[in-house]
This record gives sequence, structure tokens and C-alpha cells, in this order.
Amino acid sequence: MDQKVADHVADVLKAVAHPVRLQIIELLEKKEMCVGSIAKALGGKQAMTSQQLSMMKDKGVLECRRDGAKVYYRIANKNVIRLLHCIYDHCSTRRH
Amino acid sequence: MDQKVADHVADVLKAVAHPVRLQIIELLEKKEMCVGSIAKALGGKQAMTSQQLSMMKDKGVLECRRDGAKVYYRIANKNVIRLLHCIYDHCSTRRH
DNA sequence: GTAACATATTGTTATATTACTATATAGTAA
DNA sequence: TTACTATATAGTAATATAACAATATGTTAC
Repeated sequence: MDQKVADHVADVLKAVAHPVRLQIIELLEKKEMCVGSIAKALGGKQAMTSQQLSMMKDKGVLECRRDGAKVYYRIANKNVIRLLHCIYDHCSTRRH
Repeated sequence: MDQKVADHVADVLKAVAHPVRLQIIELLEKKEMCVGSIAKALGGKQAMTSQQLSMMKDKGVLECRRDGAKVYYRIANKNVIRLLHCIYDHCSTRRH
């Protein structure tokens, strides 16, 4: 793994390495959702939720589509889901 | 996923979400190595390498054993390797 | 056009991470 | 003991991330 690849991989990981962002991804695993619904579901502020979403979109973790006034976000790549499941496994087999 | 689990998962992810730490893990995938060899292999300073290693040990990603003056680090859990391979896949299928 | 709603952006402050240097500890060999 | 090698820790400054509030943009309905 050369420096460039390592940087890119680290970037993707950093994009999901946050409690709220993990919970957003978990929500979107079931179905796409608009910003307001996500914020409401997680009890977060609109502005912060929008920031988290746009950050993950920039890193290629999420994609979105606009439908009227609403913007629906979804998981961009099923590898993200596989990734998360690996982590769940890791954490559950190592719980102290 | 409740708050506590999300915090823990995010912690593990943050532990590996760094270019140098990813490269360390890649090295250790093949075999355990001592601190000096890891530092030399990656062209890093001893102190920094030691910090990265001890950080990953704290988060449960690595384990170590002392053999005389040397301390050998290894990957603590094969889920970490599965995790990394998921990320490689993710990145290689999404390379711009 | 205006009002109301949905989302995005900007600016600011607090906190965390990083990279680095110097120093401390642990083990080995003489 | 001393000298040497290997690793860990402490202190610091630069940078990045986080959380928050305020404001701006985009869309719909009227």
C-alpha cells in the first residue's frame, strides 16, 4: 500500500469513525432518508446533520438525490456495509 | 446501535484511520515485528512509531509481547484484517 | 412577488489529534 | 557498576475536528 492509497483509505475510515455518522449509516442501511428525517431520528440539529451528511458524501460514503425541497441520502457502496459489519463483529468478539 | 456501542466502534475505527497506522497493520498482517523493525520498514521515527503502536494496543487492535529488549507487536484480531480488506475493496471499486 | 419549509454554508470556539523533541525506562553485555 | 540498545513517555506547538449558532440558499405554495 503506497502513501497515496493509505491516505485515501484513512480518509474513508475517518469519514465513518464518528458515533453519529455510524448511526446515520446504520439508518441508511435500511432505506434512503431525507436530511430532516435523519436529524429527527437521531435527535440531532438540522445543521449538524447536514454537515455530517455532506462530509460523508464528499468522501464517497454516501450519495444523494434531490426530490423537490428534500434531499435523500443513501449509502453509496455496499462495501461500506460490509465494512461496518466487520467492525460490529470485531467489537462484539472483543467486548470487555 | 446504542450510543455506547457507537462510541466504541468509532474508537476502533479511529485507531486505524491513519495512513501510517494502516501501513503498520499491513506489515503486521504478514508476521509480528518489533518496534525498531516497523519504524525502519516505514521510514518513521522510533518515538512516533512506538506511540502509534501503543495507541492501537490500547484500542484492542494490536497485542504485543516482550522478548528481551525487544517488543513484538501483532494484530490482535483477524476481524481487523477482514476490516482492512473490506476497505481495500471499497477504495479500489471507487477509485476516481 | 411573499411566506413557509428544507437544506446548506459560514463563522466561531472548544477540543482532539498530530508531529516533533527531549527524556525516561527496560533490558543486555561487559 | 558502565555502556549500549530497544522501547516508552512527557512536553509542546501546529493542525484538524467537533459542536454550535446564525445566516444563506433552494423549493414549494400561495
